[in-house]
Amino acid sequence: MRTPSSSSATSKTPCCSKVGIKRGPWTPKEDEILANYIKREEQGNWRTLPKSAGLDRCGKSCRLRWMNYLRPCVKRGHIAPDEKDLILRLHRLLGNRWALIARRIPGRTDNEIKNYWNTHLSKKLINQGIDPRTHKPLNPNISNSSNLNIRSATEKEMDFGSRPGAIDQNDHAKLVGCENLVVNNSDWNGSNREIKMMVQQGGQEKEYCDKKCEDEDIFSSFIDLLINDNEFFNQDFTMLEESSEADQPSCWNPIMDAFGEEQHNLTRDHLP
DNA sequence: AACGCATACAACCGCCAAAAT
DNA sequence: AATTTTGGCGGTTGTATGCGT
Repeated sequence: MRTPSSSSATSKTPCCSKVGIKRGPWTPKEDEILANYIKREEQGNWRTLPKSAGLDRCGKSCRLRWMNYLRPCVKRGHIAPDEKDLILRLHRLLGNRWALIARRIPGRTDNEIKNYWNTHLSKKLINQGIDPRTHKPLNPNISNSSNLNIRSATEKEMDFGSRPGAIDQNDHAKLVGCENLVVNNSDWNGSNREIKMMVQQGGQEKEYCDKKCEDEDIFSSFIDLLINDNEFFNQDFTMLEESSEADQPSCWNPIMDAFGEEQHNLTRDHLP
């Protein structure tokens, strides 16, 4: 909704160097031209698309309009209660990774979820005395986990299977904590997804893994496991914002190795 | 009816990683 | 290998709309 004149405050070069290019709200006619062009010619190169399609817009604007509004799979409209619940759970797990959250909610875009969070859910949490960023009580006297490294006491039993990479080649271990679910802010969509889990085995608690998860499917399975577990969400676990390589013992077994071999094991069936 | 404030959301921005050259 | 281009992200903002006075 910005007008060309409203962006003059910035000293940096705008994304579209072409002066006088149209900005602001899209008209139905422009929508029609863009949608028809993409239907006809496929998406192609966003930079050259406007000219080919006959639109006086920059490629970035076209891409945004298509992704957030025109794509046939975009649902839009009222956010259902189950979607709201899912957004809350995912945000607690993933933080402001809107694109990552959106991928797990069919038909919703990152922009829509971000807007919904900022206008509805964030305020709702504040009214409930919960910090929307950390999902912890705003009043520090109530919170018992001011230490970012505090570990949860969840008592989940998971079948890690007897396979290379699984702890001590035993079949069962209790998931007693999960932290570092989000570690590397700069490369979340790249190969630096990292998960640290605490397990209990034979009366002893130990770190099970703290490794990169380079496989999207494996990581997705792990997220599914957590977001579908009400008990897990009802207790106090903490995500770390940062973690340095130096903090990570190199000998930890990558849980992803185990998950990678038997992803089908990652279901609620394996929770008590 | 007119005004001002609050809210919702579409669209913009800069930044950065990946891909292309 | 270095540089440029492109696509995608999260944060932010401007404007339309709703609501209360």
